[in-house]
Amino acid sequence: MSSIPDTSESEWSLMEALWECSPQTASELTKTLRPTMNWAENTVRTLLTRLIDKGAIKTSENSSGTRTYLPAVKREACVRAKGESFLQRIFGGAAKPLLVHFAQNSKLTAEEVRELKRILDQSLHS
Amino acid sequence: MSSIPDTSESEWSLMEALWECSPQTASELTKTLRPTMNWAENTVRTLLTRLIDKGAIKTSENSSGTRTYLPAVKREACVRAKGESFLQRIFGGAAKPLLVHFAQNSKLTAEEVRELKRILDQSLHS
DNA sequence: GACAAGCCACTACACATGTAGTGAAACAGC
DNA sequence: GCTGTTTCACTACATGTGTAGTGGCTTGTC
Repeated sequence: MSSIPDTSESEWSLMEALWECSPQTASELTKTLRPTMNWAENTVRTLLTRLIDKGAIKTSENSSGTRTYLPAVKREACVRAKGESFLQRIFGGAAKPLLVHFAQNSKLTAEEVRELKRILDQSLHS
Repeated sequence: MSSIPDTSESEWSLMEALWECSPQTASELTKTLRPTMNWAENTVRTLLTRLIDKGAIKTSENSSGTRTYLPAVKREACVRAKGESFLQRIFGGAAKPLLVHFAQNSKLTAEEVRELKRILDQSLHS
């Protein structure tokens, strides 16, 4: 029952890059992230090592001997974990106030509102 | 334009206690939090000092010379900041996917769904 | 086969956070 | 007025995070 590893903010950026496209090598990831993070390659390597220690990613040697990295946990599961943690910390675990908060603090289009109402209805029947 | 200070998890617990009831002295807070956190009083004092440095709370001497603490920022503003940060980090700033996520991952009562739909409608007219 | 270039494991170091301990100052009782 | 209790400022110290630097091993090239 692989519990979801807790990732820091920088680590999350790496995870996003890997969920977006994997496997990637360390230098590929460095290039992928350069526009947003501008990290030195060693920074990327350090974060990769930490993510491996946490069990968030795995590696495999590719044919040429260099290592590639790929997620060990699904993005959806991690998002759920982060969401659950946020829900607990800030809203004491109560989903409705959270939903009210974001509904009120976001400018939604009429189309989005329609779809959200549909999803709310569905949530009652599942 | 007081920007909202960034508070750690432990610090947030203290803030909650103060939003709930303030002003409180350090030893009152220690007692208030004992059931949930079981911190030594010095731990509470350290966190209070850090919160003051961050501008999240203020103090005032009460008549007897001991100090009392109270929030310097409104809970609602802090919740908004935390929410905004979460929204950016995990959902790339898109409110609809966030709302979809929590709508689907929470068990809501029919009553709650009704109210949420009402709020969604209102959000279009404000 | 020595050298440059890439890959990697280790190490480094500052700041944040969780969680206190120590020791001085002030006051309360006897 | 000495002593125990409360309050506080300072200091401490481990772990996590952000952000690299160093130096060894491998491999492709003259």
